[in-house]
Amino acid sequence: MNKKIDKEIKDDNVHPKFLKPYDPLATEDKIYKMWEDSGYFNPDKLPERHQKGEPFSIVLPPPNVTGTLHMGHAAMLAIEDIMIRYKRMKGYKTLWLPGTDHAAIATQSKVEKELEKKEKKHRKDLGREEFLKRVDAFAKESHDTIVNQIRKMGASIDWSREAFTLDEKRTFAVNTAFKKMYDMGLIYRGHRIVNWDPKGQTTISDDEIEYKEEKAKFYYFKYGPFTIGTARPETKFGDKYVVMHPSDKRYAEYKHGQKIDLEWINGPITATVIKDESIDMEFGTGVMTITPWHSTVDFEIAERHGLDKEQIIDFHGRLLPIAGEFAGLKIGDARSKVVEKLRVKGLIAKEEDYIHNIAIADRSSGMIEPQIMNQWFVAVNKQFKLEHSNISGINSGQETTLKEIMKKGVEGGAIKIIPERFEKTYFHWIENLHDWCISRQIWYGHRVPVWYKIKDKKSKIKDREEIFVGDERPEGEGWTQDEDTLDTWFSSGLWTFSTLGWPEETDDLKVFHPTSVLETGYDILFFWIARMILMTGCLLGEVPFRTVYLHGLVRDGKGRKMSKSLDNIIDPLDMIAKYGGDATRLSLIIGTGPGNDMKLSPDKVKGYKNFSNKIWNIARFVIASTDGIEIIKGFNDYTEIDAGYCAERDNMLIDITYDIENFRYYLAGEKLYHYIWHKFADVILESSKKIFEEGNSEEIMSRKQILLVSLNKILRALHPFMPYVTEEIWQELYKGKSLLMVEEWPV
RNA sequence: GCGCGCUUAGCUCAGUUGGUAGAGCAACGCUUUUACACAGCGAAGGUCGGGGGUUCGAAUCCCUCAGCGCGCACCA
Repeated sequence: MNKKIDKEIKDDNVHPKFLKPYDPLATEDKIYKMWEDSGYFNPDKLPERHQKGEPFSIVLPPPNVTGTLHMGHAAMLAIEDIMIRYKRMKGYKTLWLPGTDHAAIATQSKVEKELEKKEKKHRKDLGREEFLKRVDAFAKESHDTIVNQIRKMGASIDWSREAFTLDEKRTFAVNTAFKKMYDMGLIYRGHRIVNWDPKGQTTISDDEIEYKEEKAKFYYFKYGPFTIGTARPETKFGDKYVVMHPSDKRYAEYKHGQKIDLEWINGPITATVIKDESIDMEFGTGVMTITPWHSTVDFEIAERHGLDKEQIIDFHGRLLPIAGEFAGLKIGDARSKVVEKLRVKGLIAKEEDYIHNIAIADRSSGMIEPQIMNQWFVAVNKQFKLEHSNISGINSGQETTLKEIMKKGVEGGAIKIIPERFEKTYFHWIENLHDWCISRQIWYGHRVPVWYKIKDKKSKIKDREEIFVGDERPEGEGWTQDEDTLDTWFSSGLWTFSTLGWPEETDDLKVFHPTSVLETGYDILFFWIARMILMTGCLLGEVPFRTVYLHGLVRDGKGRKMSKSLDNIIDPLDMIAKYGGDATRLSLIIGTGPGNDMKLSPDKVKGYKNFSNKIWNIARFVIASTDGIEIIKGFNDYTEIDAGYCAERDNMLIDITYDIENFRYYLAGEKLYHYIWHKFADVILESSKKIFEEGNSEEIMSRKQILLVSLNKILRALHPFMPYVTEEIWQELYKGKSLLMVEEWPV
C-alpha cells in the first residue's frame, strides 16, 4: 500500500513538483514574488472583509543603513510577520510599514572609517557636500541589502509605503516637529553641560554612553587646611571652590563663602568654601574641589551657588593655558606629570587603588569629556499647555511636562509593555531623565532647521543674532543655517506618524494611528520607545502604540550580543540558504519568551528544517492516501469514529489562538510543532496505515476526512509561523489557491 | 548604591492561574523495498542553585543565602 502511494505520486505526475525532500531554496523566492505581486501586503488592496475589519498596524523598527541585518533583526521580522499574518487571517485591515533609519552617527562613522582606511582621508578633506554624497551612496547600498534580507525572511510587509528617516517627507516632518516644539518653548538653545566626544568630535546623549570599569589611582591632595580626594588630578588647575556638607561637624569651623589662601599646583590661589548638601560625607574625606566645566555634578553645584565656571580642557582633549606649564598636553599624559609636581611640592597626602567607571561613546569609543557648550535641547521638565490630549490622566488644554506625558502614557494603561517588568525599568529611567541634547556636530543627518542673521556686530552678544526657525531658509540676505545636525533619535521619535504622512492629515494617519503594536528589542526601550512616547504625546496628544512587545537579544554561542560580536556571527542569509526561511523563523520564535535573551546555534535551525520536511511529507501522505482533494468540500470531520482526534485537534487550535492573542508565540509555535509531529504524524498518520489496510469502508472514509480536514486546519494555523512551506503545500492541495490571499484562521 | 532577570537532562531552553518533571539538539540500541533516514521505535539521562516557610500537595507562591548576567545612577 505505502509503496503504491509513493509510486502513484511519481508515476501519475499528479503533483510533479511535489517530490521529496522539501526544497526551500527552490520554493521561497518564487512564493514571495507571488505574494508581493498579489498586492495583499497593501491594506488598501485587501478584499472586502478586511476593509470592514478593524485596523491593525505595525511600523517596522527601521534598521540602520550601516550594513546588513543580523539575527536580532531576523527575530524581529519573524515575530512581526506572525502578528501581521495572524491578524490578516482574522480579517483585520492590516498594515505593516517598512523603512530604514539613516542612523546619523553610526553611519557617518562607518563611512569615515572606510575613508580613513582606503584613502587615508578625513571627512574634512572632502568637504561637507562631497562627504555626504559618499554617505548617501553607502546608505543606498546598505538599504538595498537590507530590503533583500527582509524579503528573504518572508515578511508580508507593504513595500508601497516604504519610508526612510532622511527622505523628503520625513525631513519635512522633522522640521515641522522642531518648529512646533520650539514655538511651544520645549526646544531651546543654551550653554549647558553636555557629553562631548573628543574622538567623534560631537556631543552625544546620555544614552549613547557606555561605562567601562577601569583601575585607577585615587589621590588625596593637601588643599590648604583640607585634604581632597580626586581621580582626576589633571583637571584641578582651576579649582577654587572647596565644597563640603553643611552638617559635617569636622568642617564646622569653616563658613560658607569663607576665603582661604593656599598653595596649589601652579602657585598660590584663593579658595572659597561652599556648603552643599549633595556632598557624600562618607566618601573620601567628605571634602572636594569642583571643576564645573567638566563634570555634571560639579556643574550643578556651581549653578546652585552661582559660581564661576572655567574651561580647562579643549575640545580635542588637551589642556588649555590655564594649566600653565602643562598647557597643550593630552589629559592622559598630563595626569602623571601633575601628580609628580604635586608630589615634589609635598601636597600629596596619600594615594590608593580604586576602580571607577569611565564614560565611553558607544559609537566612536572615545572617552567622554563633559563640556559646557551652546547646544539645542528638549526641555523635559518644562510646563506647557497640551492643547489636545487623548492620553489618560492628561486633559486637553492642561499644563503638563514631557516627562509627565511619558509617565502617564504607560501608567494610565494606554500603553501596555510586554513583558510587564520593563514598565518598572521604564519609570525608573524617566525619574532620572535630564534635558535631551539634540544637536550633533556631525554632517550626516537632518540639519538643524534654524537660521541666524547677525543684526548688529557691535551690540552685545545677547541680541546680536536674529533667529529664524522653520522648514526653509527665510527671505532676505545674510541668513546662515545652523551647522549642526539633529540626534538621529529625534527623527526616529516621529516614526509611527511621520511614516503615515504627518504633518498632513492623511487617511493613513486617521486609520492606522495610534499603531497597534511596537515590537522591538528591549535594548532600545529608552533610546527609542520612550522618545516616541514623548514626541507623539507632545505633537499629536496621543500615544504612538497600544502594546510594546520587547523581544530578547539574540546572542552567539558565547553569549555575546549578535549585533556586536565580530566572529561567530550567524548570518540570517546563510541560515536561510542552508535551512530555509521557515526554519530560520521558527528557530527564532520557539524556546524564547519576550524579553529573554536567546543563544542561537545553527543546530537549532537545522532541527526546524527537518520539521519543514516533516510537514511536507505529511502532506504527501495525506494527498496520496485520500484519492484527491474533492472530498474536503462541505463536510464535517466530527464523525463518531474519530471525534476524539478532532476534538483534541480543535482544542489545540483554540489553545494556541489564546496564546497568540496573549503574545505567547513561543508557546503557540511549540504546541503546533508538537501536535503536528508527535500527534498527527506519529499517532494519527501511523494508525491510518492500518485502517486503510484493514478497516471497513466507513472507518476508511472517516479517516480520510479527518486527515484532510486536519491538514487543512494545521496548514492555516501554521502559516503565520512557516509561511513558505504551508503556502507551497496549499497551492498543490488546492490547485493554485493562495493561503495568504483567501484563507481565514482555522478557529 | 537602586532596580531587574537567570539558575530545570551533557548543551540550548519550555513549563501560562501550585496537582507525580517536558521539548529540541547531542549521545546510545534497534529498524532501511517505510509519507518522511531531514525518519520510526525503544531505552537512558533531573534530590528543578542551597536552606527555610505557606499548603493535603511547590520547579511554580513567600522569606533567605549563593553564583551568573543586565539596566540605571554614581564614586568628587
